[in-house]
Amino acid sequence: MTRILDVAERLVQHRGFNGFSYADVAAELNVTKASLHYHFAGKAELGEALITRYTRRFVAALAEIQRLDLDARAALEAYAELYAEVLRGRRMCLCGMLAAEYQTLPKQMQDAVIRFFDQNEAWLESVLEQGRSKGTLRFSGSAREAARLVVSALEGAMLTARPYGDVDRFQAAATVLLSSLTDTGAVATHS
Amino acid sequence: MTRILDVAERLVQHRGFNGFSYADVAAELNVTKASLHYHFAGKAELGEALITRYTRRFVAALAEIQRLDLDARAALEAYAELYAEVLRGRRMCLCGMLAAEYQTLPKQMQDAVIRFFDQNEAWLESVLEQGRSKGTLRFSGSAREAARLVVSALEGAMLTARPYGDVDRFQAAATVLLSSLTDTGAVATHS
DNA sequence: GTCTATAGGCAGATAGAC
DNA sequence: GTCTATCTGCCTATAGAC
Repeated sequence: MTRILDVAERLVQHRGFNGFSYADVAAELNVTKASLHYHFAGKAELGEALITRYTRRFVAALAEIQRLDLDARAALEAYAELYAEVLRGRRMCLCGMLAAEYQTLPKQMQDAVIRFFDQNEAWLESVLEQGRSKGTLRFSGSAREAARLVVSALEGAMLTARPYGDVDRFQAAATVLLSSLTDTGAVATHS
Repeated sequence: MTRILDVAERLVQHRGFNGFSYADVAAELNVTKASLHYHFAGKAELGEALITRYTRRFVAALAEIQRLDLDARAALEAYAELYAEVLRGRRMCLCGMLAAEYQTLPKQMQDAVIRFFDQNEAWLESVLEQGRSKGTLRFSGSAREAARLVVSALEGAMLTARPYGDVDRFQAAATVLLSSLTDTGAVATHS
């Protein structure tokens, strides 16, 4: 059960939901396709289970960052590091991948993808709002809009780094992003 | 020929390269699959032609922006508007979509995707470098790294806006991004 | 729980007539 | 250039034995 999810998760993050099959999973586990159907009635159920588990783990990681009570800048760095770890495993974010394929997904998977992004956004909004009120962060617009930029930039940085097989591309984009939200601009402004 | 590319392009931007078939294109054009094979030997050739045409058009749009001789901020706004137009057509950037599916693409398509991003990056690097030297833009790191952030953020903003079917989500992220590259910070810093 | 066997459908692709 | 006809292979899924 867990091994099925592990293999399927890796395949989806690597090749996309429309780019893998029950046969791929079965071959890796040395079982037959039929036995997979015992655990997950269809591909839609398997896909939904993948998103649910992935989201649960991700939210737990966010709670752990919160527990450390870091300042906003460090919390955002830790958040970006979650993405970097995925990318180091040569994987795309599961829900970033599924966002690309969104229009072809069964309804229950679509809804689960939305929930993933909603929870990311809510967590980031809180971090950003606190950072701004304490003066450690600076951005225009609402914290919610800034949160959407952070998710967008990190998901996009993973997306565009993968063709190059270059984690440094991700790191560079993440660093410039965090600097742009952190720098006060006081030094450079009047030069 | 052009109509084949038009239909296939829309399908790929909507459903992904692994989410459409010759049968889909044929049905829309009221022809048979066999006649499509006359124009494009296989799916790989069709896909490569799609990327080539898309990149040519995109590069032409970049040249047009350059021709207008805008300041860096306005040039970046025009650049973001290219993405917004695609999104308004309920489409993902062709090459952003293909970046997600990159690992499953035939070699010639992979190479063409890389070329698209390389050209985007080079153009942005030039705009950003000029903007910084003239004092209208502000960012940390190299212009190349900042260019990668801009591509990442806009591609990611398209990616994450599509599940919500909400162009405003893209616009908000783009606005915060451009502000973060533009604001001098002088006003907010000392308050 | 896992197997064999099989169904029914769609994929990409080709041969050859018109 | 477009057609009909067909091929081979893979897909998701199910029935029923063990």
